[in-house]
Amino acid sequence: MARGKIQIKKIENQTNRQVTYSKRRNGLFKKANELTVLCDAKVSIVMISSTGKLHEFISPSITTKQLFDLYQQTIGVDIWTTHYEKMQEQLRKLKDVNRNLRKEIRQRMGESLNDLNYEQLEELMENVDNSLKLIRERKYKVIGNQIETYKKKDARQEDPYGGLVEQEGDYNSVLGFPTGVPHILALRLQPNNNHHHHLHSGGGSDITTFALG
Amino acid sequence: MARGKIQIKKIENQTNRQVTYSKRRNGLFKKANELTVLCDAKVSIVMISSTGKLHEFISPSITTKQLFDLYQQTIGVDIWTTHYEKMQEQLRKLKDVNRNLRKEIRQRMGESLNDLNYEQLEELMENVDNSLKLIRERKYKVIGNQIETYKKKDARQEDPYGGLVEQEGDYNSVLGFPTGVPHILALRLQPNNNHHHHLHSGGGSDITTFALG
DNA sequence: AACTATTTATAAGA
DNA sequence: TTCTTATAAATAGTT
Repeated sequence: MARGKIQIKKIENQTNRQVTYSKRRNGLFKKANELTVLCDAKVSIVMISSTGKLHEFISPSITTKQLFDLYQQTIGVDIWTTHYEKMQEQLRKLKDVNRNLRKEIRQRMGESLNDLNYEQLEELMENVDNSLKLIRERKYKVIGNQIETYKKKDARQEDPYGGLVEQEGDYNSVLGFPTGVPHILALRLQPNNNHHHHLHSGGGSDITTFALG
Repeated sequence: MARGKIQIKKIENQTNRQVTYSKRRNGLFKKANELTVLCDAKVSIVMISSTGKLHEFISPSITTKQLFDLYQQTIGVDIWTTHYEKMQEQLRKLKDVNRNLRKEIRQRMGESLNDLNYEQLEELMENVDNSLKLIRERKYKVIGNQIETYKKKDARQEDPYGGLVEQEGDYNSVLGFPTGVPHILALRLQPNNNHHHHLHSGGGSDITTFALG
């Protein structure tokens, strides 16, 4: 637009292209800002250069996320909200299920029995009684095996809880048991091995530059 | 920029503002398109006018969603991704807890005892035995009350399970017990009194909802 | 980064 | 709205 008209087609010279990108980007952002002020509008510009750098302009009165939300609200394009809400629903359901499971356990432990009528109590009792027999059987079998083992090698019984007890705190906090957390719960724990960490970026300008990973 | 310089400040005359918005929007989009072609860049512009109308420009080589995804990938870590991943972590934990609770129940029922050694089995046995006593006590108390009730009014015992059994199928699917689901499980269900029907996401999920009392 | 000859955008009027 | 046009602004090529 000066010193000669140009054709609107890709600038093949890499350096030239970079320079033009920089100049015109500034021009575009300036125009966007003027539009914002003059017309009381909200504008978001996101651009990615051919070298992969990301630049953005956003009107001072709004955040990019807010404008994205508005965008999908208006256009109806599903960007992330649906997925997000599905996850929330899933979380809610899992919490419900866990609550029921905890109640089940409490009742099997002889707590929270107020909701059960006589027949239900009788059935629960029979069930628990039967369970007790199964566990006793198993115990006898294990003690039998253990005796065999003692005969074979020098048996050591240092930590029968397999180091799992140390995570009891975590588990209980997740469970949110009010009081008297039964010791037995600690036995079921699986160790948590995978941890994730993420980068954080800062910034406060209306126009920002980020490099793409 | 013609027929007189203007101050960059909000145009108070509504009509004038609209006209300027329209003109400058076209100008901005034209510039954006030129930038796209000349510099091989990807550009997204989303604008909302003071009257609430939304307009967008997007480079031909990309969709708005794709560019938004790129944006959040690069910048939105703080805005969105962190929260999202926290939820995923939370979901994972809840599923773990869920699994542990189910195992707890199965062990209390005399199943899946292979992981327990003698001492653990003994502790479990004592615990279940103690629970059994508590349940028996409660049962006696309830039958006592029931007899009292019989004396007062004509007692009817139509459905001792309070209509709860019919939900067994749902509950079992939640628990995901492999075989021989004990009848007792159905007893823990509370009838769904509050008809706040939540949206249900499609089937196939390993999670099912039921309302708690 | 500056400069500047030109092109382009556009404010105001029709 | 759209067209016109005088003028402000943007910018391509150069330094």
